[in-house]
Amino acid sequence: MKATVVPINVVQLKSVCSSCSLRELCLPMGLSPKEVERLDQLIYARRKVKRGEGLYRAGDAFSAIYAVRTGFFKSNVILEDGRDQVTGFHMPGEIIGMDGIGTDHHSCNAIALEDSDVCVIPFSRLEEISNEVRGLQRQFHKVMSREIVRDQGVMMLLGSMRAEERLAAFLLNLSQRFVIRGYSPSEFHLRMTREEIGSFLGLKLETVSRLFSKFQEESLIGVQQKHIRILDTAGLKKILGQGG
Amino acid sequence: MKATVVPINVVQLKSVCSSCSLRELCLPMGLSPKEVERLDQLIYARRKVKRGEGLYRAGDAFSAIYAVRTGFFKSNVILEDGRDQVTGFHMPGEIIGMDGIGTDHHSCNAIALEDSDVCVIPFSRLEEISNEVRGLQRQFHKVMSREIVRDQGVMMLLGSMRAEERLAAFLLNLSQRFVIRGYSPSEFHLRMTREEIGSFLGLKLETVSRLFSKFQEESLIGVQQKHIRILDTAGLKKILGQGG
DNA sequence: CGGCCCGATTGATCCACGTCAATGCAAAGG
DNA sequence: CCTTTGCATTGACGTGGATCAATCGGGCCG
Repeated sequence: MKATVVPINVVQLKSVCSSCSLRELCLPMGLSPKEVERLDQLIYARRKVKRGEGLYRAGDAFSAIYAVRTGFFKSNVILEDGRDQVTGFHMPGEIIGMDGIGTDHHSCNAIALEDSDVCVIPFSRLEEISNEVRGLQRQFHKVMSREIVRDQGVMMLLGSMRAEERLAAFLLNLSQRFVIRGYSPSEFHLRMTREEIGSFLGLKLETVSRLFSKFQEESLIGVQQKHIRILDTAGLKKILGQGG
Repeated sequence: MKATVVPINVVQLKSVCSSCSLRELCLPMGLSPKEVERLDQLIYARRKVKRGEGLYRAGDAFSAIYAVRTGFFKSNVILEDGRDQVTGFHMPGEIIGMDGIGTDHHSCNAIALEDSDVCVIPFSRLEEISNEVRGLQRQFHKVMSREIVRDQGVMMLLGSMRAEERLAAFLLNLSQRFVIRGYSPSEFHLRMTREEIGSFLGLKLETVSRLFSKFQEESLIGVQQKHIRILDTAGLKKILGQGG
């Protein structure tokens, strides 16, 4: 037990949950230091995914869920006739892949929108360890439940909001998620295309583009390609709740 | 330990999972008889909900999930401005209330569309027992995951299908769920109004009504108020995948 | 540095669905 | 029995967002 620390160990140390900068957003959220140590035993594999590649695809056998460490993902479902629905965008600290638990096969694709890096969480080991670590069990259930609630929000958006409201809600949601991660809430880079935003929001890419221009004219935001500045949060919030 | 069985006990016996006719659709799905016996210890309370009443409301403290025994529920979310989005319809054997786990408060309303009856599943006891009964833990995770996958399907529907396709998908989905429960797949009674169908599908009630009439003219279905007969399943399936 | 290519923008037109409004119809209750 | 009440149906008309099409612009590679 000598305190010999070679560089490679430092790297390994930095990659466990207990020393991960995302631990308060991710699966370990709210766990005691002891509990997080148990998680460290579970999560040892990383996986890099290059921009445009899939972390998993619909139909793949399910074996693990994933925590996004760095990068950005979209998930989507593709129908036989080629129609493609983006069902979510995922940033560091978020857990993806839970769609596979029910049938042992993934039901959607998870595709990296930039070079990314995930922690692989082998699912059967997660179930084992969560039997011993009550906090972990509870936390995992919360993560799944929040995904269900998020989906309800998207249904609300798609089912009863006008195009303007959808985009405003989308921007405010991104902004909020960025600020939690320590990035600017008012200035960020969109990783997805107009078409992907449109697919997620149930709109065509031209409509998305026109709305960005409109919001810019109204000085609600500044847009330059994928670079967004939010100039008037209150104004965007006011758009929500106008219409239906 | 005398084998004295008084009527009241018979009633109690019939209401545990191990003798419930829904056990192969519900939480006990796939569990061994021994495992189901453990579930029996967990689920003892029933609750009746009259038509129009809420089982729970958005904001209510979360303490249990529920298995629908008899009747029919909708769940919905209501925005401050009064807009109301129906997020699902629930029939016997389905589990509801999982939206509350993440925040300890329910995020949507669950409202009975006819006089109904649910099994109350105290959530912290479910977590305890699922530590001992591995099959139960796994099954509960599957139930949550399937809810996530169902929600993805609704997003697909709302985000990229035309009105006709949405209604066809809705009818086919109901039909499928009825047949699993031993009812006719081709003839059933809608428990919800045109407005509720419209809210779920992201359409106005007039559009729903017109589409019912159109499908009837095309001999795909027979409609008489809330009574539906499906005359041409293949025809309805063909409507799916036309459009976008 | 110059050309290419993919995505974004913008305009003109169309149409699916929403809106507004009248009428129908069945179940409930006096 | 007739009235009431709450859906459901149907029609006429309006519009938000889709579609089709042209142009623009930035990043990348030779």
